[in-house]
Amino acid sequence: MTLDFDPIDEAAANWRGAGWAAVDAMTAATSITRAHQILSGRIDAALAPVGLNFSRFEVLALLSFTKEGELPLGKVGDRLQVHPASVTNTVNRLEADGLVARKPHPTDRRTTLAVLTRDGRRRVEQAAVALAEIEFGVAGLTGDGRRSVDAAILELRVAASDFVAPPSQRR
Amino acid sequence: MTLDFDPIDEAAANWRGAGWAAVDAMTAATSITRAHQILSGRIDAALAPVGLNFSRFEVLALLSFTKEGELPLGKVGDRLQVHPASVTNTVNRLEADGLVARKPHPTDRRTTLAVLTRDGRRRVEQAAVALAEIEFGVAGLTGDGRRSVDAAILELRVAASDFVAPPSQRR
DNA sequence: TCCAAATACTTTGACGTCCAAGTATTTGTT
DNA sequence: AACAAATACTTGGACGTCAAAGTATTTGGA
Repeated sequence: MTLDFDPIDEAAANWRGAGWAAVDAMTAATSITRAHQILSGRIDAALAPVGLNFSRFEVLALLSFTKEGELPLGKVGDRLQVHPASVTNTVNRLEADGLVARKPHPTDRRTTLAVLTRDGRRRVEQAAVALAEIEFGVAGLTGDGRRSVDAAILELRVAASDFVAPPSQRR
Repeated sequence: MTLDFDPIDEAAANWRGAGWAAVDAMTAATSITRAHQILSGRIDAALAPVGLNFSRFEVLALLSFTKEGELPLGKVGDRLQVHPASVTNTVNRLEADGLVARKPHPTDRRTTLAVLTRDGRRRVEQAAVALAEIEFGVAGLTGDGRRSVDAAILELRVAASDFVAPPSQRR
């Protein structure tokens, strides 16, 4: 499974050989993609014993940060930057597991609230511990590495208008 | 759609507030995940007019780098680090579009070769141009940013045993 | 030589993501 | 007040990913 060469290096050499443009952009994009694969594999592996995956965890965590442990589904999608249909899907599964309940919004009947159940709250705490133990998959990245990734990607996100206001101080 | 605050900052503050550990690991992981979302959206958007998506493009590009324009399916999976079933699926679709053909291996009858067709070669050239035009989605990342992402992620990949031999010089 | 183990690929099934379309409800404008 | 437009969510369909199981073929020992 493990290769005896760096596939990204290899790809860069191939691109140059073919005379294709933007080689360094390609390596940056490929690096990020590969990093995502690695992290996502590690994170889901750490969450599996807890009975969650990352999307489900994200929803539970978000709810756990609110005063009442509840949020309209639309807000969940906005915060997590995922499609409404994905939220519906994820909440369906969390609901089937009894970790979240749907509740009508008190004043707007279009809106549905996702509410964290007691089980859900217990589960998300376990998951947070499990994720902290593996350092969110970024074990292997030093403090400097983490900071430079944060900074560089912030640059990318700002350029992509990922959000509007200037970011507050990042550490 | 666009938020008026940085969701990653927000998440970090929430984690600290909840007393959860490994906050900076969490932000690094979240940054990488979000960067991947952004890149993958931009890349697929750039490839759509060409009639490809990123996985299909990767397969075509890999084939185009070989002498004969052909490679066993297993090798494709190894190089691109994707599951054999995904290779089968992708090659099926490329084959349906006439961009690739399957051919039996000359000596090992277990093995199937994917062969780039003339259409496939033309298509991958168009795609490479389209991707170079959008700088693989990393427009917004300066040269420094790209280098620091590459370096940090290399660190991560090495720690993850993504490949064995020490990498050659990365630019 | 023979046969268990390894290898190569495909199939099936569980999930996740998005888009597009459909339903219900609320808003904003005339 | 009336109604078109916006908003909120769900549904159904297309694809992508992986895991596990199945088939075919080759390898490597006994």
